[in-house]
Amino acid sequence: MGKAAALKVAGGKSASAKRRPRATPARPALSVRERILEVAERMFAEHGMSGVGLRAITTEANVNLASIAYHFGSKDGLLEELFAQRAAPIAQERLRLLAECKAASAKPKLEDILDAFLRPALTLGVQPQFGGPAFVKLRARLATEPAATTRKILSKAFDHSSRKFIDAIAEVLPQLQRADVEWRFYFVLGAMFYTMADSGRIQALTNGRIDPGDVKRALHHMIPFLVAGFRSPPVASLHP
Amino acid sequence: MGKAAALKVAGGKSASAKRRPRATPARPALSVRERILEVAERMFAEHGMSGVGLRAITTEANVNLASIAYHFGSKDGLLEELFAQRAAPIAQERLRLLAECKAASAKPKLEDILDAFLRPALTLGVQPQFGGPAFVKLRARLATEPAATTRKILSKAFDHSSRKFIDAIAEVLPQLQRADVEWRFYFVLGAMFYTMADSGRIQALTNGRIDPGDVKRALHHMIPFLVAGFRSPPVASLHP
DNA sequence: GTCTATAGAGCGATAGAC
DNA sequence: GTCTATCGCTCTATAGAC
Repeated sequence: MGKAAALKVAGGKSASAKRRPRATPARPALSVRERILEVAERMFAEHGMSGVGLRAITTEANVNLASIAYHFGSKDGLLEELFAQRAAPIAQERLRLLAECKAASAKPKLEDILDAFLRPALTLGVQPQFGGPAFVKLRARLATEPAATTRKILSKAFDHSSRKFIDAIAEVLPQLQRADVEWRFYFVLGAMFYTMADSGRIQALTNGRIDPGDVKRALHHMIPFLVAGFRSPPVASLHP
Repeated sequence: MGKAAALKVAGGKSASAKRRPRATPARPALSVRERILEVAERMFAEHGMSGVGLRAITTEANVNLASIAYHFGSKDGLLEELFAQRAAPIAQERLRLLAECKAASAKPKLEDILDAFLRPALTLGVQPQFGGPAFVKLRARLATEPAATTRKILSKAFDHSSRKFIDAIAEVLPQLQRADVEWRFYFVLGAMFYTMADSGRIQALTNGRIDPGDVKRALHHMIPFLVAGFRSPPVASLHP
């Protein structure tokens, strides 16, 4: 369990060992490492961390069972690596868009701030050809896990940027107390994660009319809803 | 390590072998069945369905491994039983409160409708002395699981009452198209489940100032937020 | 109804040949 | 770097004694 997490992080023979993608840029002949990451992402998302074994992953990825230990040290190491690779771009893009908001106006619009927060989370995983959308779902799954290890991974990946967003929202809504902003931000997270989880509940309730997997439409409805919530009058504080 | 942890703790020989509860009504000497349900609820909530084995449950409950098969048939049977027992009262209480709203006024207030929906989910599990709060968390965990079996269980337990609430909300917000109501109801579910999951994220982000486990305060903030979201202008429909 | 014992498979991790 | 083989353990489910 506690063993070394990273034995050898950057595989890659030498820098330029095979450079012949030709006319098929879609399948660049994934390395063992990449194949494992891609399959693990999809399977962790679908079945949860404890719902899928290393055997299932390696079989599906057509690699040897031992290669996970070799490349990632352990199952937890694999998850950490996966997160390290996927989460950073999301947090970065969020902060980049937030900076753009602030550059455009001294007092940015709340909808733009929320868009900057939500869009990268819901769309950034989707562009890679395969395995991408799975990360969205995986995050949502981990978001409801009480396990301390996953909490730490999430904290490390997203705390910094999320705090910046709370600050930014508090700045454009000076009439709200900090606690009000924080509670309301919490509801943003709830709507976001539930959309990301794509649990099938709302399809069941609406005979398939609502599809949270339709990201464009989801944001289109979500942002005005949340903005209105944020703009509602401050809630009188409840004495304990 | 592997040896039997519990050889014989709760015998229970014949039906009335020891009837002296005296001044401790809190522990009514649970049956094997009840002990299993109580422990399983807590452990499923904490570690997820696939994160906890029958051995862990039976050891913790001080019952024999085989007794789960005897009483519930299988692990899934145990989950179903657990849900059958806990979910029905929640759905019932929701509908009772909704009926109360409608009885009080021809056009009930939206906040009362949302309160009727949210309060039973967040509070009803809490009153039993032990194991109660765990069901709240368990529901939240299952809500993000893609497994077909858990989806079916959730559907069976909650679809009917949830549809009634969508109808009721649509009735008091006639300016909204059905799809708008449905999307917004979806965000209600998100905020609710995330609060129920008590994932620790918001504590991490706010240095512990916000505690979603404080149900009274959670509803106090959640309902005005959601009401404002629902009351925001209809969203222009997006053509596909 | 409660127990022991076990089947039969899968688990994560690792040693060591190549 | 990739493989086979395996260790030691856990998994769910069941057969059958009491």
